[in-house]
Amino acid sequence: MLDIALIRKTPDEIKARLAARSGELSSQIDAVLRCDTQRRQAETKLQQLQADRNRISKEIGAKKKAGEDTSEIEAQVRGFGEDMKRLNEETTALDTEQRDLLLGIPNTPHEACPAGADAAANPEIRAWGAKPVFTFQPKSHVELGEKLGLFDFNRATKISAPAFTCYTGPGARLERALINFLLDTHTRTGGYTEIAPPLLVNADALIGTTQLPKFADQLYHCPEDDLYLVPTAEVPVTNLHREEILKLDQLPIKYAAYTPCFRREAGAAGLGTRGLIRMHQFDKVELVKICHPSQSMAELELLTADAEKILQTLGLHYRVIELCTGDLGFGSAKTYDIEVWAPGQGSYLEVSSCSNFADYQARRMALRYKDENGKNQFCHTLNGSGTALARLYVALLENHQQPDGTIAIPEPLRPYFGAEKIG
RNA sequence: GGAUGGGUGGCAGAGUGGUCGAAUGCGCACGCUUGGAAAGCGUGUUAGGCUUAACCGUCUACGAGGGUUCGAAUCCCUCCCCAUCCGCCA
Repeated sequence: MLDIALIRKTPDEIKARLAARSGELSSQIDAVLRCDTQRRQAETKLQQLQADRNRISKEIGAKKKAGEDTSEIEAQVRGFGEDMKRLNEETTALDTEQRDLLLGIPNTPHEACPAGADAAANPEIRAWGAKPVFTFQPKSHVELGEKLGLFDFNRATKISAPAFTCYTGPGARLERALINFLLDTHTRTGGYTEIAPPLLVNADALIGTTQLPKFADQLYHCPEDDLYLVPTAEVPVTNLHREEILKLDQLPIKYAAYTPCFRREAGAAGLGTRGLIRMHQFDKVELVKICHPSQSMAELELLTADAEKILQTLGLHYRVIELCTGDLGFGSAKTYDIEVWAPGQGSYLEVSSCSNFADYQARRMALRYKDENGKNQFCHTLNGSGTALARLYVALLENHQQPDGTIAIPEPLRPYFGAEKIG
């Protein structure tokens, strides 16, 4: 969340920066400011009363010890109780209200973020490789996969629900090979520490990484235990250090985690389309960084490069676009999306989204470090997919399909898959 | 799920109604000492809020919430978590 002290100090500047996002946010800033003023008034009154009570109570203790009569002075302070209780409730309520308001206000985009209204305004930053040229009409991954027995949508629906799939035989092995390839690459050459986190998390974790309270309808919830299925490893992994005060020499922290991801995708376009591109469950290897504020912009570039390296190694043409202010995610200050070419679709697929959240998430989860002067400061957090598996799988099948209907496995993946081709 | 014992500062661990944000030890930081280090000595070392340019001051927090009281780490209630044992189980 945003810093209330900063909002108080420079409300117009905050409003101006938020105005670049979609949606009307300046009235929310006004609301939080009103609440803040009331809260502080109530708090000051309460504290005055508490200070008086403490002073008198101390006096009573001293007098009793001296054997003096205290009944009169006790009667005097007895009346404090009711006022204090009322003011305490008022303060607590205003405090909660202020926090709720702050949780609903998105992050301010970074100054370097390109201005724009929506996805159409996202600039392309760079591209790697080129669209492959086929001597035949490239097939969709759905057709390729069903012919080769790589996955089974019908049976997955039978045992679960639409928009789930079941990988089978060599298809399951390919998925596993990709997971291992991604994790090995990031941990061996990227310097990331591997994490295998819980797949069910509590609400506090989801608040920390901004999935709650605003996006509850996208989450699978187990009400019996009040736990949620992870929509991304970002949630458990970033929250690993929630409410901690890290030492300077611990930074930067770099984690890589493989998890399945569960998303309800309520209202999402393309859910009804057969295929691996949008599903309720998919695998992903996520990269998470916790770093010093001065380093986060540089770390974002490195993070994006780490994700790109995967596509390069697999010989997949992609482009990097930067999200403009109007298309930026709720908590992000700056985001790069990586889109891989999928010839069977005739379009690019988003396989990675790399974001710098600055101190926005850290503030929500009280994630701090002790600076050079011994003062506690909020860390900066980042994350990026490295990469999403299902769409990478699509790209792999569609880009490396052969005229005879087989799939060539790229060289670096062969030790993991155990063969040179599928089919 | 059942039983028992516990949750206090970075860690260990005192404290069972008042001067306790909290003894002591360890750790850590700085200083003295030293050729240098160790030892020794000294000083400091939780977090959040309000107020402030800052210092100061003040409030809150001893797992969480509520209650009793002029006053709660300390007494009462509820909940959560941890440990061990039993049951169940990959």
